Amino acid sequence: MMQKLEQQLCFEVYKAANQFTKLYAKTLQPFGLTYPQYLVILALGDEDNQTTSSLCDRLGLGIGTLNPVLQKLVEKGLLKKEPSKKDKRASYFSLTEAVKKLQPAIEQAIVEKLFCFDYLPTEGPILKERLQQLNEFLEMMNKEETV
Amino acid sequence: MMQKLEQQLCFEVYKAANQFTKLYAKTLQPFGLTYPQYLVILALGDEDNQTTSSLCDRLGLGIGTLNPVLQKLVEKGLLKKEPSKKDKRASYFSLTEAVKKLQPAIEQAIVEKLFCFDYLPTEGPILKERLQQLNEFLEMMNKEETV
DNA sequence: CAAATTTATATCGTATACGATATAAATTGA
DNA sequence: TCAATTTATATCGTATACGATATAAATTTG
Repeated sequence: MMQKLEQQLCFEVYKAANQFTKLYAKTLQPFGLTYPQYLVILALGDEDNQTTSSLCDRLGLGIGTLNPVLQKLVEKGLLKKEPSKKDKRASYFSLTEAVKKLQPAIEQAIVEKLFCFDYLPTEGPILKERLQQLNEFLEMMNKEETV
Repeated sequence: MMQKLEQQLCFEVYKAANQFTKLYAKTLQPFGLTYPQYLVILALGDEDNQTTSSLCDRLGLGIGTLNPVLQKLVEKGLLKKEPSKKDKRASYFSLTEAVKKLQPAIEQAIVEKLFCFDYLPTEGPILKERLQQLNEFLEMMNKEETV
């Protein structure tokens, strides 16, 4: 027998991801940002001046996905792209002053929209830890095939 | 201060969804199916003969997303589309014999790939319940704006 | 050191995913 | 009843997301 849809973990993850993207899209829209674009900014906020491949690793995305996102952010003047001097193939991305000025307002919008309710601050951390374990498992599974 | 990327629940959900999609893509590829296409088949497995809007509700997707998926499944001969007699606007979708014959093999492939390890059978159900709660919260948040 | 391999980025084709808009059919209401 | 609204589906434009392929630069190897 086929497993029922409701019984499947992957389906709950799938729905949650779509819902989160929608919610963030609404919140970030006044800033002209999408959720993946915002993730890039967060990643560079943690550690500025990263290469494309470093950002791919960090966000768990392929270069075919991330490259257009990075290009768009550069066009918008939110990222600066500089060729590496040591490695002529590589480029480094860093946050511009424009986006640094924007960050507090973005954070406030997200806190107001998402974290003003009890649910996420209470349940979020527990769920997050379990999802981290799940992600370790899934990453392992996705690498498995290469062997 | 901007929240660190690792601290964010939404980011873990985002990564998990991408990883799951990749894993299912590999598993379903021999059957010529993508993950969303498989979800449609699962939804109709639970209850056959549903309208487009019913499937949209069930999968949490908009019609702009689901319509092309349904069209492709019909083209492949896996779904049958029939106009409703009572409502000239509506269409009903049901599984063809072709896909019903395929289902056991699909299920076996997924079990072999994903559920042969301890992790998902053990941790899956706990995580799933918490994600269901999260999804209720997120759906509420996404509806909120209409008010 | 030169050939073979690997690495870093770029591009392409396919498939979602979303919101906005369009259209026809059904329903509601004055 | 018949205009106004709602509902069901369809289509369009934008933005991911993936794997495959391409290319140039760096690294490894024989």
